[in-house]
Amino acid sequence: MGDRLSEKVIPLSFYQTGDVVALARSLLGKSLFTRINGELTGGIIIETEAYAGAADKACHSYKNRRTPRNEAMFALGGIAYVYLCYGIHHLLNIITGAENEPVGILLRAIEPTHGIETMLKRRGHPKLPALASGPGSLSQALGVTLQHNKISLDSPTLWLEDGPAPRAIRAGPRIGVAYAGEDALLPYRFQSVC
DNA sequence: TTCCCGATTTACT
DNA sequence: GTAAATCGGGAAA
Repeated sequence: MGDRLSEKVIPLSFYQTGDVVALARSLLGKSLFTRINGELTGGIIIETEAYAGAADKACHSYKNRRTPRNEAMFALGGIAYVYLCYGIHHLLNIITGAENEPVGILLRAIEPTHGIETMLKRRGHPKLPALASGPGSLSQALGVTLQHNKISLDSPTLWLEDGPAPRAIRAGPRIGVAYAGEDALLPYRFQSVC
């Protein structure tokens, strides 16, 4: 069947107002889907990190630095920002905020719910707990690559659907941003608590 | 053009 | 716990 439940797709307006840290929190419990080559995959978002733009030393757009890579960050909220990290991993971000407000949310982990066989295949059949936990493996499981950079978040290929907020949320410092000095300590990482 | 290094993962010692 | 994989971006020259 058409597994996409259109009435639950999050409208682009959701991403375009409010502050990025609050939005990163509120993405927990919502679902992320891709349909690539007819294969539906998706799961519930359980870990996010906010990247707060010009004032955030950990952010690619710190000091409004604008380059071909991070161009997507400067667009109006509601598109994906995908980039290559360590030459190996594709990292998927949700761009939020107004045009020229370069903020976004790194999706770090989902709890797989749809297309698990496809995700296992893409990942080379890892042990289940590692199927889509970690931003690199999440993108690999969902089939997200650089070609999805700037794609709309309500497209037939990649979209989010509403879902219930988690029972509890844990906040803490972001991962892998030690270079950001004091900004590395900001509690911009959010995880659903089991 | 050169050089350094990264919003990571995985496989080892 | 440590290190290799792997390559484009960004700063410096």
